[in-house]
Amino acid sequence: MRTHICGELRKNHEGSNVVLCGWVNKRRDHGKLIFVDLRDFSGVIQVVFDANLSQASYNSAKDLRTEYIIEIRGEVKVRPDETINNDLLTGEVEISTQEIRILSASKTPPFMLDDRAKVDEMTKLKYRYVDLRTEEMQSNMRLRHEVTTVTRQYLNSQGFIEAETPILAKSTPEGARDFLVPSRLNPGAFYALPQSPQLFKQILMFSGFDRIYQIARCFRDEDLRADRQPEFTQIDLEMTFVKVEDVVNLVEGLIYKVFKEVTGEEIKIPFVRMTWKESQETYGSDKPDLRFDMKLKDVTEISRDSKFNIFINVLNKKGCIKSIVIDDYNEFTRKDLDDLVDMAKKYGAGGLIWIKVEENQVLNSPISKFLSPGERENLIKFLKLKEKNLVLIVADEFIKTCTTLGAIRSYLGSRLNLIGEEEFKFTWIVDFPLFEWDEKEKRLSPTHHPFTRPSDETLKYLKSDPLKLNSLAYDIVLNGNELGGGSIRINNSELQKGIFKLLGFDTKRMEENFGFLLRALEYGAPPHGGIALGLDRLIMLIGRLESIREVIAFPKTQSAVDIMTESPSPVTEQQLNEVNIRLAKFKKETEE
RNA sequence: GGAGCUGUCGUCUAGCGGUUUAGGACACGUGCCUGUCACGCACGAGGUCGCGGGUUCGAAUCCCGUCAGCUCCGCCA
Repeated sequence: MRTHICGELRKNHEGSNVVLCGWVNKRRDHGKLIFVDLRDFSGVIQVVFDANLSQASYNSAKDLRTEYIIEIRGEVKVRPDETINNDLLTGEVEISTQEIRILSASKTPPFMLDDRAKVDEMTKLKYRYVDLRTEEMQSNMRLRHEVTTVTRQYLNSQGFIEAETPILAKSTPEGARDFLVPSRLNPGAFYALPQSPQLFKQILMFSGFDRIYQIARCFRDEDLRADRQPEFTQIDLEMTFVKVEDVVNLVEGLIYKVFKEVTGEEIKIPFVRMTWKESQETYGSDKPDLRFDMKLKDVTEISRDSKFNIFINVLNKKGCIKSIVIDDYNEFTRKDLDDLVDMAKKYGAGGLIWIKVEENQVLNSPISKFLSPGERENLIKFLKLKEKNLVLIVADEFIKTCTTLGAIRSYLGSRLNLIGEEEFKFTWIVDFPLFEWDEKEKRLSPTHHPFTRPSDETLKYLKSDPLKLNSLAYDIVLNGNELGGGSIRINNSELQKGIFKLLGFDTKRMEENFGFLLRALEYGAPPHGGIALGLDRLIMLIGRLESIREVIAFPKTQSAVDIMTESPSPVTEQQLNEVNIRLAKFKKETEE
């Protein structure tokens, strides 16, 4: 249909007769002369309709409106010097139009494409086809394509093959809530959409495919966040005969390549690496934002002799006391401090203590009267306190103290503008505990997943003290975001059974849920490991965007609704019958 | 399951108990305009202030409920 695309035309096309197709970005009517900015995926070019040149096309141009789709035939002309538009890549030329055809009319769009940033999220999602025309979304989608392209190129070059695995998969316990799909041919039975292709990847390793990857769509029926959608995409890969080091190196190579090719930036590799324990101790998080410092300082030891009840209780329970120091307490009103205390409670800690360092090293705090002179001196010396400093202290059990202060640290990071927005700070977190204690369910739960191999050094605690087991798992963290995680997997049936047992599976349930895996492990399973990277998050971070909705063509709202298609939606009685489902009366209906 | 923020012409917003007949900007419609590119000028149309209830002489404005969007906690092997 067309001979050129809008964005490509330059001075050297002068005199060419071209046919262009695109959207009317803007029409400027000057009476006998009409300018139209014609837009396609490649850019914008000015098209001129001159009544003296072609009365017919000029007349048609009168009817043009924003977002009409047209085809024009005309000649590329170099613009007179004084009318060159330097804001436009095609600004040195314009098309003198001889013929025009309206290919598709358009209603007035629900919002103007050039002020997308201000438009309400709901409006944009309802008219996503309009939103996707904006420069921002066009560029986000292109960015996404570039990242996946480089990923494929890189992994292909490293001996990987791309393999697909079922979307209609088996529901497995553990982990996120499954999306279920009823089976018509097997009444009463359900498939589950995969939370990740994890077990299929592993079994492909058992099958002798040395390295496989997949740009994998994953489904988890959990609540949404700015960086969490019910369906999302992972760069999911698995390799045989590897150690942690091998996977880490490979991923560093991949990330390096992606940044180099996509943004031109040379990311520093290898990435910083720290253990899970270290990360909790110093940043109060398993996904620390290393773009700013503000480390957590442990004051448990110097508080040993404290007379302060809360401290005494925590110390008796083998908890810990940690602090962060802020330069200037004048940044915080009394209300701000109260809010910080509330925040600490929200994150599960008993509370938060603040101490202001006033003139002559006088410590002003709600707990001043409980602090002995010795304690004060210790704090000042140990935390190297200076006048105007503000100390925040949390005392509770280890993990609560860490995560609470960690959350406050990351809040302060943005609140006090400590974050260098331009930076990309990667880190690996390693040596995760294999299990966590689930207080609600009163049982062990896997920190990573139940197929993760315990480290050789801690394997001896398997029977005696499973909470002491460390895993061969690793997370990759970028600017405080969990970008991905992986592990070396168990390749031994007995060990796998042992882990399931610790997780509370009896033989029967083990067989029902994971029989296929245990059997597969008995027919020769090589050592293997892999990782999954959150593709949407990676692209969001590269694009410096606030939400993964910005890098997904058709995302869902926080209540998991696609506003454009109005999905999910009810289905007919017949459809339900065919899959042997009868709806229970749900709350909303019964209340009416 | 919970907390917070938001909801006013198509869009972005002003108004936060009484000269409000709800104002503006952009968009939109009509007309004029031969060098604009955030075109300009003139005129015009467009809103049951998310929805329901209450308080009040009087509610966009205050209160309660509800719905929706967003952010967060829980949840996310």
